[in-house]
Amino acid sequence: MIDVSILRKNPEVLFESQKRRFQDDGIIKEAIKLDSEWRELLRESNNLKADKNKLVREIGEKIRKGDSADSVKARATEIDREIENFDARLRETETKRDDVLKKIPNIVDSLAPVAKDETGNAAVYFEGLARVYKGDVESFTQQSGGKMKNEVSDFKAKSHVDLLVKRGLANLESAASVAGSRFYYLLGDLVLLESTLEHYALKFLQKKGFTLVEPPFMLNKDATNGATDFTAFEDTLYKIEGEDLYLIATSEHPIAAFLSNTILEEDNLPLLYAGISPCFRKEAGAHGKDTKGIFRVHQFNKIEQFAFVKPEDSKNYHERLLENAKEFYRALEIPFRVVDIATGDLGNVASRKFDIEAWYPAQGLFREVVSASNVLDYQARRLKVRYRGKEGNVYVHTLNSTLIATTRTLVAIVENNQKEDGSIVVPKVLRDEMGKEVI
RNA sequence: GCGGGGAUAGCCGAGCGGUAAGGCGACGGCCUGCUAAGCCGUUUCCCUAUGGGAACGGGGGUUCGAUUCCCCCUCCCCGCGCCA
Repeated sequence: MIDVSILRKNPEVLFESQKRRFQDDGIIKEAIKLDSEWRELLRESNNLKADKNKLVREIGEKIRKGDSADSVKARATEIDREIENFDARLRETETKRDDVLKKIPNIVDSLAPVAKDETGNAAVYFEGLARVYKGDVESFTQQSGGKMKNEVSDFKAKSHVDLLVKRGLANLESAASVAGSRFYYLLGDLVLLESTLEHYALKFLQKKGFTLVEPPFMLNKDATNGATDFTAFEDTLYKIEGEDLYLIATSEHPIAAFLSNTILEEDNLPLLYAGISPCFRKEAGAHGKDTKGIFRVHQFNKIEQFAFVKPEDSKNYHERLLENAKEFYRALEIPFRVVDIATGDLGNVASRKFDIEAWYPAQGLFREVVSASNVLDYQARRLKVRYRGKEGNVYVHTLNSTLIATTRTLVAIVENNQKEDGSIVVPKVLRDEMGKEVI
C-alpha cells in the first residue's frame, strides 16, 4: 500500500508513476476524492464526539453532587444518534477508500526501464560460458546482444522432459494420473541432487548472515492479504476447504507476515531471512506454456532471500540480494544474464525488479530462475512493520529474491550439464556433499 | 476435543462502572572534564493538529459513561483426552 500522505501532498508522484507503468490514473483520482470525503466526515464525527465527551463529564459531576442529570442525558442520547449516522457513512467511505488505496501500485523506481511490457526488459549483465547448439547461434547472439562468451556445439541437448523420463529420474505420467498435469514424481539421484542443492543453498545464505527459516506452509486470509494483494493473487492460491487457510505460493508471504504489527529497534536492522518451503501455485492462465516437464509446475521447493531494512538501505540491499544470487549461479557454473524489468512488467508490488535468467541450451532460451524485487515500504505499510527511529516510528523497506526454485535450477543443471550419453555432470560445488560426480 | 486460567503501551505490570497507576528499556534535554547517577520531557494510531478523536486480544451488547458487567470469536498457559 502506498502512503496516503503522498496522495494528499504529492499526488503528481503517483500520476507520474502510473504513466510510467502505462496504467490508467483513474484509480488515483478516485482515491483522492474518497480520501477528502473521508476526512470531511471524520472531522464532523470527531467534533460531535468532543461535544458528547463534554456532556458525559458534566453528567458525572452532577451525579457526584447529587443533582439531576436527566436533561443532559437526553442531549447526550441525541448526539449519539448523530454520531451513529456520521460513523456509518465514515466507515463506508473508509472501506471504499482503502479498497482503492490498496490497489494503487507501488511507485516505480526512476531508473527502471520505461516500456509497456516485457519486450522492454533490458538485459544488463551476462556471465558464464554458454554451450550453444549450432542451430541456435543466431538466436543466442540476439538474446545475448553478442556480449556473452559461448562455445558452439554439434550436440543438441535433450529436453529435460525426455531425458529425465528416459533416465528414470522422473515420472510425469503417473503424477498426471494421480494429481493432474504440472505435477511430478522425482526419482533416485535427482532427489538427492535437489536435496544437496537445497543444503548447499541454505549453508550459502547462512554464511552470508541470513537467519534460516522454515515458515508455515499455509496462511490465513488476513496474513496473505497483508503480504500481497489478495484479490490479485487469489487465482494462483490453493484454498483448504472448510478452513480459512491457503497454501503458500512462496515463503516470501509467511516471512513478510512474520513481523507484522511489530515495532523493531533500529539496532536490529537489517533483518535477513532465508526461507525454505514448498510453493503451491495454480498457474491459472498458463495454458499452453511449458505444459510438459517440471519447468512450470503447481508445486516446487524454493529457497528465498528476504530482507527488512531501513529505507535508506534498500537500494543497497537490492543490489546485495542480486549479487548473492549471481554468486550462487556462478558457483554452479550455470550461464546466465541479468534483466532489468521494464515498468510495464513490474507487477503492482515491486518498485524495481531484476531477474536472473539462466541459459537453457535444449530450449535455446534464457529463462527466469531468480526474481529480485525492491518493494520499498509498500508491503511493510500493509503489515505494519516499523522501527523506532529518532523522529518516530518508520516503516521499514522489504526486499525479496529467489535463490533457487529447485525445479527450475534442476532443469538448468540437467540441460547445461548433460553429456551426449545422457549422463548429467554434478556441479563441482555439490560433489562432496552429494557423493557423486555424475548421475 | 473437554475442563480451568489468561491477553492492558517496545517489555513488565496495576486498575475490576466515573474516563489508562507504576517500573524497565529507548530517544531528546538539563546537569557534568567524560561516563554513571540524578532531574525534566517524549515514547499506539488518526485528523485541517497550542486542539480534538480513537485505542486495554477481536467483534457485538447493557449504560449518560465499559479496561471493569454480559454474549460470541481468536490466540496463549496449565491439566486431561487423542495422535504422530
